[in-house]
Amino acid sequence: MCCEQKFRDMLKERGLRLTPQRDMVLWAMHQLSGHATVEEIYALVSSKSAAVDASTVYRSLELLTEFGLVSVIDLGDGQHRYELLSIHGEHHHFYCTVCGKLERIEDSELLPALGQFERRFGYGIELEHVIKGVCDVCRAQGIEEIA
Amino acid sequence: MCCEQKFRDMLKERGLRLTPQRDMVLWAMHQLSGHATVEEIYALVSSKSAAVDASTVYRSLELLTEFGLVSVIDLGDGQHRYELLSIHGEHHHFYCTVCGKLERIEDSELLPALGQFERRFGYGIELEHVIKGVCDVCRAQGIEEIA
DNA sequence: GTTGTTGTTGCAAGGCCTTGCAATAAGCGA
DNA sequence: TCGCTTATTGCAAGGCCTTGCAACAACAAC
Repeated sequence: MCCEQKFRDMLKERGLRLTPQRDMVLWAMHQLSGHATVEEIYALVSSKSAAVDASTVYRSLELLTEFGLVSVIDLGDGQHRYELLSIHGEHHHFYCTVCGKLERIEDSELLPALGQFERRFGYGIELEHVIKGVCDVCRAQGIEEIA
Repeated sequence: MCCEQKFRDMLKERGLRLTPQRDMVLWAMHQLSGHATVEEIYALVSSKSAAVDASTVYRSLELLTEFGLVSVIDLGDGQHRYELLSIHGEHHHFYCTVCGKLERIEDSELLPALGQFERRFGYGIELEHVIKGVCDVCRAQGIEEIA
């Protein structure tokens, strides 16, 4: 897979090393496609090699995030979720804070609207990977309730 | 001040109680105008009354946040900052991730652009209290560097 | 003012994540 | 392949915040 090579290259570029532990974290993220918690990643890595420390998993995830290979998702429930970006393409998520629906938004859909916003707002903004709000269904219901 | 009364009313409305501890946290937030960390709030409350527990401060801040009287600011440095909203009016902040500049954005400036974005995006979104991005100065320098 | 109900507090324990450090091992050059 | 440099790991300790629980106290009713 391409992200392994990308990871290797980025490590080398910065004088860092590819260790079996780092490799395993990346492997685990592939297995747990979707949004994996640290707990899940740690459990999977541990099941493959008992001697990997939790702190190493945290450090590896931090590195992967810094490299832009992984994004952190915080739905506000105190559980951080990690998502492998490379196999999913460029995207964001929309999370409805009323019904809890989590929807994938392709960047190709999002960026034109965002560009327009930035031009009017005056700054280049970095949206969170998960954009929170109220979906149209819930909003319609909310309006009915008020009316 | 109006937020004390608002706090009282919201507590009463929900069958909750105004305790000296809660009162002191709100008082401390007034003293520490701007963006106060839990540490600062706890220190100030403690200096006034030694016997207030840290967990109570956390619980009070959670309540104030839930009531919308206080907002949490996370600049990504692992330090949560708390800001009293009522004395500052409706606003957001813009935080430049390159130079660290934190700028206040009045909602009256922000909302028209946001409304336009929402119409095009299709959902009602809730921006974080602090919007992150790159300011025009840093962006201009960045463009120079690339060119 | 007194009493009763029940929301709130302080304490201590626990969870989750980070950090300092000595031992280990990746990866480069010879 | 071997040795060296230094990034990385595992461990243990620590920090920060949350949580369960029994004692306490706010406040409503009388």
